[in-house]
Amino acid sequence: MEKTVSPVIIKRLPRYYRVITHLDSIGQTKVSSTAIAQLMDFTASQVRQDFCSFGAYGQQGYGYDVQKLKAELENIMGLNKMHNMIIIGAGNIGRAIAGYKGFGEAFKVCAVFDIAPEGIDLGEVKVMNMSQLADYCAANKVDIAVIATPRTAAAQAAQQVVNAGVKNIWNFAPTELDLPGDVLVENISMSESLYVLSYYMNRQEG
Amino acid sequence: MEKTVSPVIIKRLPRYYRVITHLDSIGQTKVSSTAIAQLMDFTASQVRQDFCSFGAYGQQGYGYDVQKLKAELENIMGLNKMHNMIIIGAGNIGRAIAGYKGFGEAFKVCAVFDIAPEGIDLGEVKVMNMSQLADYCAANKVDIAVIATPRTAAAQAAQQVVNAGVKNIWNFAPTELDLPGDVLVENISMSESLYVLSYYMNRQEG
DNA sequence: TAGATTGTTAATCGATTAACAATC
DNA sequence: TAGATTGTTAATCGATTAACAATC
Repeated sequence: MEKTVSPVIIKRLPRYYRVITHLDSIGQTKVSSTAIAQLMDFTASQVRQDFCSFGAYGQQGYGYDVQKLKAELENIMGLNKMHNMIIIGAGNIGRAIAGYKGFGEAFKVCAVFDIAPEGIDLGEVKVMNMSQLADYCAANKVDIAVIATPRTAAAQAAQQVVNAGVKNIWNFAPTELDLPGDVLVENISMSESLYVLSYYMNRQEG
Repeated sequence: MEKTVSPVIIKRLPRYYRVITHLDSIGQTKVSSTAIAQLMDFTASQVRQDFCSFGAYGQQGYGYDVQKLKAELENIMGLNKMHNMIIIGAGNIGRAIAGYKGFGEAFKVCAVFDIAPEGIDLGEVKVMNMSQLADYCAANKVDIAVIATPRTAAAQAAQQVVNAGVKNIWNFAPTELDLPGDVLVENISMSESLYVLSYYMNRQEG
């Protein structure tokens, strides 16, 4: 029924959400597309187009109700549902994600897996051996697996996770994962981001 | 002299580089735009357009020389120059970046700063108090400052870093930094990436 | 009601793809 | 030379912006 929304719009949703959450936190109750646009360096047109592609939450002559818009964005992105996450790899990055507080209420790190979990203590979060992965996933609802292994181990880790029945992967390893079409993969590449910065630094000088 | 290249092309450069580096590592010496396109899910046309926007490194009738292309990409992104980095914030994320091995030879973490550095040992990398930041930057060449503080401390940290003369910022804090126009900022937002994944998960079910 | 601001269509702009002449 | 494949122009497609009627 719903038409597919372009990926470029989807990538903007978290930024809208951040702005709206901020407005809500300072007690603002209404906001216009023009005001949102100013805060985000967009045009007001684009803001209205974007919201319209999901079915328009504003009121002509008034603007957008901040709380309603916030709730709608949460609903669109599924931030009103709990997502159980497991992390594969208890190295620096795995630990950083396990300890990160900024994801909000909708995401919970339930367990971390490593090939050598002995002696690693992450406080509240249990650290288990990779050999226990399948059993754990069978016994617990796992919505998202985070790949936080070294590059060389990522493909195999992803395969194990998929075999264990997890359908959504958040990949921090700098490699393209080749997985079945029904598995969702979202990549986050630190190197790519750094290289983009490096490009612009270099451009300035040249 | 050089015309500005669109940001969407710049974002693709690190991915080209990854593919070319891989081809080089397996000993391949030439590659066609068609082959690159296949590896990256692009069209051959786009590959040629992208390279052409920097000034075309191929040879008609032959293709692209892998080593030459790799060298050109390194040159474009500045990966053949050493970049000294400092990290602000010695929490989980700061430590993860300090310990990350995947950036390549062109980037070196020289120091980490924190408001409470006592007792934090990051091996080779020195951890210093924020009060030493200005002096350190005056005495050492610092190319990039990484903001790895909590969200609430990010704006101030960025300001201090800019005051100390650093012109390039890699920001891991989930907040927009408002800085002078001559400061380059590259944001990397974990939450935004996670929320995009969450959106698509949610879409499937609905 | 009058003013404001959305929702949405139409116009513009930019990015991607197709095509093919140039040339190795 | 003949075949292959680029470099680059032209055509298409999609995303952004402008405009304005609808309406709160």
